[in-house]
Amino acid sequence: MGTELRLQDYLPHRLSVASNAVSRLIARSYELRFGLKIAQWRLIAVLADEGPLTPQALCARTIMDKVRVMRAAQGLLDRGLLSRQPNPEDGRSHRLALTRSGTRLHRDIVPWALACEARLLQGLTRADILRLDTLLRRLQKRAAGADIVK
Amino acid sequence: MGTELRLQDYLPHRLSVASNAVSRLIARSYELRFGLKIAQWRLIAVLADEGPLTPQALCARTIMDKVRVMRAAQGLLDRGLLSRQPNPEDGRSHRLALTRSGTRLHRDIVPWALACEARLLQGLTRADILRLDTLLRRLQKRAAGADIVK
DNA sequence: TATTGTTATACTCTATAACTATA
DNA sequence: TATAGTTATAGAGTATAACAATA
Repeated sequence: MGTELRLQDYLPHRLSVASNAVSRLIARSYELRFGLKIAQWRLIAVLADEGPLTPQALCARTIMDKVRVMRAAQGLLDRGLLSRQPNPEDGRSHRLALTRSGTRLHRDIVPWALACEARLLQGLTRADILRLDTLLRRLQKRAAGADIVK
Repeated sequence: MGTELRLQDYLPHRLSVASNAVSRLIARSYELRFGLKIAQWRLIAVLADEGPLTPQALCARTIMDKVRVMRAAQGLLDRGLLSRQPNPEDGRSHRLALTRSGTRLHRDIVPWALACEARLLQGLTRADILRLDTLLRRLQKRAAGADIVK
């Protein structure tokens, strides 16, 4: 029976601590340089990549719930970075789209975001990075899998 | 100039999403089975491993700030899982220690916590797990390194 | 004056539920 | 009735500041 457990070696703790350190760094930088919250950046990144989407689709793409997507979108709408487009197929819904200034902002952010990621990953081999990505996806999938532990 | 960026391939996002999925699963389980918050579990784990510590030492060990440690400790004190010991060396300070029931609770949690971790890591090789741990530590260190990106 | 513990405050993230308007 | 969007509320995590007691 392994009854030893050191917190600093416990994976859920490691993951949380690492994620928090990275998120904090990123969040501060986004705030300072672009006046954006991470949730807002997520919307911009997805919309720039995929074009106009409904709030619901944005929830799925960004892995955020409706409330958080709404709040993030509202801030961007207020700043004129997003606009609403009516959805002819369903009167209940609409699509959110980047405005010109939203697109411009996205273009400003991307190089910086990539450089930021590169610095975090500096010193790692291509193989390491791929492995990390794979392992994180796997953890996410298993955790989202639900009733692993009850 | 790489101007492509897919959110789902962006490391800070991957890390955040994976961490959140794991944390949510763990948090629910701790709550259901032991009535503990993650922050409280961290205190218990560290105190069981290292013996009585000051709140300040607990901040360092758990990577949580004073406020969070205080809130977590208060809940455990209220439930009689922790007790305060005066610190003869410094009248300003005191040490927090597990009570008998705190120690008992810890003994109940550990096997479950290890099983939980094992299920999350199921299917991964020993080498994968070590690699993941190393990579997470590295990310944490680089992110905590501070002014990587301003 | 600096530090330890403590309390207060606030904002973000996360979660839930309820409400509206369409379907 | 069901769904999409919206609003309200609340708990937990995170951060900052201020205060009291002690060093």
